[in-house]
Amino acid sequence: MRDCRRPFRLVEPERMSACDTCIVRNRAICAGLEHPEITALSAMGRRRSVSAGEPLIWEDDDSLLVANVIEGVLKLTTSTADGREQIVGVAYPSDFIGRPFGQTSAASVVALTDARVCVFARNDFDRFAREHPELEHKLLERTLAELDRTRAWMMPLGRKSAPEKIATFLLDMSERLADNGCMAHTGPARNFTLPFSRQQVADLLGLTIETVSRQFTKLKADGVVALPGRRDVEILDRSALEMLAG
Amino acid sequence: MRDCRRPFRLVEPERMSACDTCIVRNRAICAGLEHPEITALSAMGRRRSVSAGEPLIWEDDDSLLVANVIEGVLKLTTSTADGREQIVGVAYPSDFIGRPFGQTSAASVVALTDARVCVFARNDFDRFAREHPELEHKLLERTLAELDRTRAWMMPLGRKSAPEKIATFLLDMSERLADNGCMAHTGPARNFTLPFSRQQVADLLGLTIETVSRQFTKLKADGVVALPGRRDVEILDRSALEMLAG
DNA sequence: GTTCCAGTTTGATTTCGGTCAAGGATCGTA
DNA sequence: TACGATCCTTGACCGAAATCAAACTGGAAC
Repeated sequence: MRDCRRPFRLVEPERMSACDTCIVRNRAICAGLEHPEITALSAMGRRRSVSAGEPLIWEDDDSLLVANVIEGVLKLTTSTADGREQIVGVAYPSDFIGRPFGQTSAASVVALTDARVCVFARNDFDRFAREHPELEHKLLERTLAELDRTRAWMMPLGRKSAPEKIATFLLDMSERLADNGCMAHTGPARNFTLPFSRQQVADLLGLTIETVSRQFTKLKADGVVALPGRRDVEILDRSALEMLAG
Repeated sequence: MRDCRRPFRLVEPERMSACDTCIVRNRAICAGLEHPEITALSAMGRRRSVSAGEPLIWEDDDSLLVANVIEGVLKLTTSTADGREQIVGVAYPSDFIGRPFGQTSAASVVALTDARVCVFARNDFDRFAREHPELEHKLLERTLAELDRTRAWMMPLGRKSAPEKIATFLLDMSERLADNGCMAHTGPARNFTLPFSRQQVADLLGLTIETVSRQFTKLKADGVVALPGRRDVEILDRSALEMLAG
């Protein structure tokens, strides 16, 4: 992840905060906030590390905290009583997680990789957001984009076959895992490392781990992708993948 | 749909607008706006009727308009090139539709029943919203709730069996089609009329029309529901339905 | 009433993806 | 480098839902 802070600016020492050196400072919802607002927000929040597999928010629990993702990848999931799981969202650096303005969280949030987040007590954040329309606007834009993305994902889930799901997933990953720093778009990645285990890919696509494995093997056998490591993907024939995605 | 306007208030005749008699005035995002804001908003919008089956917004088209639903039910859908369809959302009276702050619409919007909507040019609406934080806040709350609802629907789509999907669907309909006027909650409806054909239920659940039909027939045979008309449902054994929903 | 027709139901058959079971690869740790 | 645990792959088989096909139903128009 490329660092893309604004050019360094001198600030009075007592106003120096973690935000000034935050690597997602210009991409997260706090972008655009200036002193003294950023100082006030910074005072409310604290940084936290979450190791891979560790939960941050529990489904149906009281919504007590919200956060910005600084580093790492987290999954949002819902589960049934008998243990079936569906991944309903994935949060990358600069993404916002948690449920502001609501009593309960509809999904669990669990780190997929070691992650760092910038957490806020939800009621503090709610109050601050209501007093800062620019922040609320950023949050609205982000929420609308996430809603679009979530709806777009319902098509593969409900209507696509296993091969189509896998191809759609790989193309999606190739775009989201492209270097999304501050430089000009570099286009979709040809090589990338999935933040998911096979089981997690299955939970994202509504398949079983065996079916996911078989589809990966098939793509490799057909020369569409190379799989140099358990989680590494190299796209050898993008147009074939696009055809398969339907 | 019960009328639930605020108590009648005298206003100067020249300020009288359609909003003053709007049946969703207190539930849509315009709730809370007072004169002269409501007058300004009203001047930007116009009412439109959409008959059942008629489209209002096309997928991937430029996002030119947004709207409040006044009356009727509309579906939001995405389609593949080969004609498969997935319903990704359903809009009821007082719901907001369209994609503000974005260039293109991610889903088509088509009326399921005859409907009336209050439409705005998107760029007019965007400008007005940015100048009225209270309106943006309402839109944010609504978008967050819709995101929760959409994510919750991914579990049935990806992980549930056909009988579970149908049971989940009927329970959901029973709640959303309950009298949602201004009176105290009356609880889920026991009798209701679906705004969907069998094919549309299939498009919502990621099933085929035949499977939907068979599942309905089974529920009737088992005495869980009665089906007095093509689209009419009476829930005879709610706890059985809840068991089946998983 | 009769006809027409879209929408729905029912039946027969197929197939895709799930389930069950076993074996293999990879990684962290000692 | 050996061990163990976890994750992944592969195979055999099964079953739920899709597909293909045909018959039925209930309004709308005449």
